[in-house]
Amino acid sequence: MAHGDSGRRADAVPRMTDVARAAGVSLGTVSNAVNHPDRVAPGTLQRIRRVIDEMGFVRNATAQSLAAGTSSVVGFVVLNLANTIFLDMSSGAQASAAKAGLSLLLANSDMDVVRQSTYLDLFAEQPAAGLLFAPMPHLFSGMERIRQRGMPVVLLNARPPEQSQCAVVANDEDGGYQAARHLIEQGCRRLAFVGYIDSWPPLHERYLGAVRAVNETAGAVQLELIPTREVRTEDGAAVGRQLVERKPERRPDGIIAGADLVAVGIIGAVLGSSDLRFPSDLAIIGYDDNRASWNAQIPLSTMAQPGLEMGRIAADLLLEEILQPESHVHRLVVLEPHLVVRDSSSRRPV
Amino acid sequence: MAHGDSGRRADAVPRMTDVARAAGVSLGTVSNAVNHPDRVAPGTLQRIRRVIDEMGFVRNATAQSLAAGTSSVVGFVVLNLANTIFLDMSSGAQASAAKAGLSLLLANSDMDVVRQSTYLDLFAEQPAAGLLFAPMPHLFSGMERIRQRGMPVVLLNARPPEQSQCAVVANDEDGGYQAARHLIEQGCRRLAFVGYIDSWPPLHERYLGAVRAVNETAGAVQLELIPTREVRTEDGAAVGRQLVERKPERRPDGIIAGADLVAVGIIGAVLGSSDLRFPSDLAIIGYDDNRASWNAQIPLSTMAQPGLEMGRIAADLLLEEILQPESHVHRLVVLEPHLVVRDSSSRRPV
DNA sequence: TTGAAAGCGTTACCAA
DNA sequence: TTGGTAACGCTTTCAA
Repeated sequence: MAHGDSGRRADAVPRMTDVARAAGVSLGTVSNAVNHPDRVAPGTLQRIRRVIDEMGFVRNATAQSLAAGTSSVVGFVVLNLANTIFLDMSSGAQASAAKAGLSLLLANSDMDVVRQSTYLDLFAEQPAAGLLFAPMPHLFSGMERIRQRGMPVVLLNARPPEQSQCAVVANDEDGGYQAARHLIEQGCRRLAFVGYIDSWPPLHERYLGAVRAVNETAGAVQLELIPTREVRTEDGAAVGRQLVERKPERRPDGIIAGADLVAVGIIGAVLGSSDLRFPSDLAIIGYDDNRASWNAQIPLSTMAQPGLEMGRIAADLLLEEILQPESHVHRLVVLEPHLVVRDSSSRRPV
Repeated sequence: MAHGDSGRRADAVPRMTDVARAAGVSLGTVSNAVNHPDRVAPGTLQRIRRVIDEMGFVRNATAQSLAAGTSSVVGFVVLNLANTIFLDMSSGAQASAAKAGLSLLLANSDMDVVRQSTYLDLFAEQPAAGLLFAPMPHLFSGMERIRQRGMPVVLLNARPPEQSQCAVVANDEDGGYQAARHLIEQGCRRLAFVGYIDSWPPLHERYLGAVRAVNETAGAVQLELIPTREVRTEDGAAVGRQLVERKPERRPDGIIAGADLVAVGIIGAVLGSSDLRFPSDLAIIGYDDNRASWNAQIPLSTMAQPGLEMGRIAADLLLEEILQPESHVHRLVVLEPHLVVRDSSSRRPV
């Protein structure tokens, strides 16, 4: 950044000192005028404010954070904004934060471990008032460093490793159960759960819920697990192609996809390479109610999560921890998902 | 969580001074070890680094920004993350920024003037290295204050009021033209453009492009403008209901929707309350290739914008302005949209 | 009610 | 190569 050329830049940015000089008062008084107007005589206040307007003074938040040791920013390190459930969370959080006069800044880790950890490091350095964190469900590394610095962190969509912090999650086990029950009620007898459950707790929970529903049928219904590498459309497409190859009697008649995009992939592959029909030959239900499942060729049934409310509650918990650290008690809030029936699973006219 | 219990919080956060003392060197040397390792003797460096690790020291970015007058954060105040075109822009921008070692933080104004201006104020106070800004197309107020502070701002999806800054836009006029041409080629003769064009330049441009395409037909094709209040699904639904009421000969046979969601609304309303068929009775094309047009009942043709590239280029322009302010020359980059044909407009088998 | 001055945790300069 | 020290722009005591 070249200096040299005369003052037409940063040099021209007025500081509080400049305001003070122009208003003929001291620095401290200007600071008070800005932060504690009640401590300043009405006349002085008015004069200072006029000068501030005239000079276009804007206080430097960096300096103010450093001096006061506070910040008006809340960060949200978020797994994947392309999944609208997370966008909903951010809307809810932003609404709550705004009420408290705080601004929400989003950091999209986009399912990338490196990016997630980079953003965590950023917020560890850049003191914010607090952090919302929707992590890779099995990877929290880096979060502890932030908490050690005294910065409150609330988890979204992941249970905390210990009970030493707040978290908001959806009941995935129950979601899996509901999804399976629904398919069973539609007449499905050979279910398959498609997804990546190994180190992805939410999906694992959903699978366990499906297992429970199937167990309740005392053998009348079977459940198969079809693992995928991740939960993207391509993973679903691969499964779809594989299903088409199977002999009819070995093919599931009801599929619970771990995520909407997986379902979209399955539907696309099956319709593209067979005469099988949804939902008559094969019923399918996704998970998340992701508005990005735009290219579903059949309106997709799904388990919807209350993203907006999750975000709102998480931000409220965070705010409480920021504002009343002594009286704050850590909580785990579990919200219920709900079934959304569309064409892909409904064998009865809706 | 009670406090009371002895220092295990903010008090415990180690500062450079603490590192210096523990390593038996001076403060300045630690700073050098962190920022200019080459200026420090290998042995000393190693010792300092060990101490840093042991103490879990993380440098305070607030203090560092204040002292150095720089920041490693780039902000992106973005119109509407629910429209995936903007999410694509953010991905492109984040990729470019990361290459330069900067972090991208998103502020979603969500089509709200107040929120947009709040976020602009935030970045005016909170000095960032630079700002990307996808504004309400007619509302830049607040941006000047930031630029006056010497902070570079690159506009996305909006032309700058003067040529005094960089911007990246898509060629909306041409997009409108292409969309109209496509419908005309499909055999449409009575076109309608649906959208909010009054103070929304991009949509106005698209409309003008459609006008140009129609004018080229020397009267063979007509174009009607159907204005809406905004460009949401509901606006489209209202138009759809109104179209159904019209006498067939007064009904358009080809619709250019100003945005995908508007098209989705129209399709839903028309299918829901008439026997009209897409695309045979009514062809329709949207704009943006928004992955959130999930509930389209017919795969939607659209004009896709190169969001990722727009974001990447915008960030590159910003970085250039940040890193080489003297040699930097402001530019307006115009990218071309491209036609994506799907079922909603294609009267020939694809 | 106001002013003066001591920080906040770094960076960057100049001497040593 | 290192140490000492003056900024950076603000907040916050403490006196006046």
